[in-house]
Amino acid sequence: MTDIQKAFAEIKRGAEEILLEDELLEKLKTGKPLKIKAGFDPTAPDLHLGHTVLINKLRQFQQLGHEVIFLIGDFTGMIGDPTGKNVTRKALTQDDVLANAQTYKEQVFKILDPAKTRVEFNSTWMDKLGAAGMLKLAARQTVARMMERDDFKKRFKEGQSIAIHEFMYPLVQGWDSVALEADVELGGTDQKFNLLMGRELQKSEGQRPQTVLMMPLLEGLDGVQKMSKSLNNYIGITDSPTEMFGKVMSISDDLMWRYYDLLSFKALDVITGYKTQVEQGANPRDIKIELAKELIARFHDQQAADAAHQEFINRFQKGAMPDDIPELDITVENGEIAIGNLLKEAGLVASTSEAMRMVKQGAVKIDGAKVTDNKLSCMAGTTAIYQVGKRKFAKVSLK
RNA sequence: GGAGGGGUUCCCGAGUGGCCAAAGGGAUCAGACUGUAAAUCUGACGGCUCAGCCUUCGGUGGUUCGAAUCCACCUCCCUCCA
Repeated sequence: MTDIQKAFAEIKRGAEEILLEDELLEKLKTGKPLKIKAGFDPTAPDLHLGHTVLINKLRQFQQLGHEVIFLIGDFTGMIGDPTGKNVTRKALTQDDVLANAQTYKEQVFKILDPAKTRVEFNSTWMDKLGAAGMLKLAARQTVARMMERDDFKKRFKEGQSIAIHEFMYPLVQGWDSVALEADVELGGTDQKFNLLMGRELQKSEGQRPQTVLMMPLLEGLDGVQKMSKSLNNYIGITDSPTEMFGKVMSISDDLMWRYYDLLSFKALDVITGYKTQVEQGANPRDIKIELAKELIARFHDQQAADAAHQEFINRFQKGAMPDDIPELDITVENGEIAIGNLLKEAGLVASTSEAMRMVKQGAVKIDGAKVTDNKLSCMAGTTAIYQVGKRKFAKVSLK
C-alpha cells in the first residue's frame, strides 16, 4: 500500500458516505494540503462523545498534514438549523454565540492541535454580504430544490410551519464553503443536504466542488438511539473519570466495536487484533477497559485513567466499598427511625415504597450485612454505612 | 371560522361500567450467573405508619351500589376543509 492509499483507508474509516470518493483520492494525490472544513453551531457547548466522532476525523486529517478549518457558525447560529424539532428555533444573541464558541474551543482542543487549527467565524464574510448579497444568494436556489430536503418535506406535508429564513440556512452553509474555498467538508449524515449545497454553490462560482464526507451519528449507551443529552444515554467529555469508566463498561460488547471504530485513535490493525483475540477467547471486558482508559486519558489524563481502573477493580472485582462514600447526618425523633425512611432521607431510594422493595429483593446492606426485616428500626446515636444495590452508598450518623 | 379524532402510570401503548394500581413493549432498578456496571435468566417497577391502607387514567361537576370506561362543561393537542 502506498502512503496515499494508507491515508485514504484511514480517512474512510468509520465514514458513512463520501461524495465523491474518486474525487477525494485525486485531491490527495496532488500532495498539496487540503482545506478541510467542518462547521459547528455554537448552540450546545457541552460536548459528548457523539460530537467527537466528527472532531476525531478532523484530527486525522490534521495529522495527515491537511489544513483544518474549525468553522463556528455564529451567523447561522442566529438562524438555527431547521431540524424541525422545535418548529422555529429561537435565535441566539451575539453574546450567547460568543460565549458558547469559547467553551466549544476549550473542549475541542482536547482533541485537535490548537496550533494547527484555523478557527473561523462565518459572520466574517456573511456580515459583509449585505441585503443585496443575501438576495443574490437566495436567487441561486429554488423552492422546489429546498423542498427536497427531508425535514422541510416532512414538515410541509405534516402542516408544520416553515419560516422563510430557514431556507437560508443551507444556502449560508454552502456559501461558507465558497468563502473558504473548501476542498473537503465533514458533517453528520443528517447534514447531507447542506453539505451538497456547498458543492452546488462552489460549482456555480467556478470553484472545484468540495468532497463531502459524512460521519454516522454515534449510538448512545443503549446501543440503539443516537447519543444525545436529552435521552440521557451519553458520555460527556467533561464527565468525571469514574463516571466515564463506568459508562464505557456498561456498553454492550457489540457496541464496543462501534465505539472503537469511531472513537479510538488506535490504528485499524490494532483493533482488528483485538477482535481476533476475543474470537480466540479473550474476555471482551479487558478490551473494553482499554477503551475506557484511552478515552479518560484523552479528556483527563493517564493518571486519572489508571485511578478509575483501579477503583473499578476494587469495587466490582473485590467488592470493596468505594472510598468516596458521602457522609451525612440524619436527625431522628423518638430515638429511632424505620429503615425505609432512613434510606429515603439518605437519598439512596426515591420513596419508602422503593426502600421496602429493595429490602424484599435483598438489595439493602448495613455495614455489609444484608437486611431481611423491612420493619427494622435504627437507633439514634449510631453510625453505619448503608448500601442499596451495588452502587449506592451512604455513611449515615443518626442524631 | 367549520367538521372530525385524541389526551392512560417515566416513554410508547392496551383498556368502552365491577375480575384495574390498570395488558404488552421500552427504559429503569434489584437478584442470580459471568474474573464486565456486557450478554443471559428471574423479579420489581404510584405512595404510605407496607401481608394492610391511601391516591391515580387532561380538569371540574354529574349519573350509578360501583367509572379510566357513561353524561355536561372546560382545557390542550392533532387531522381535514376555508
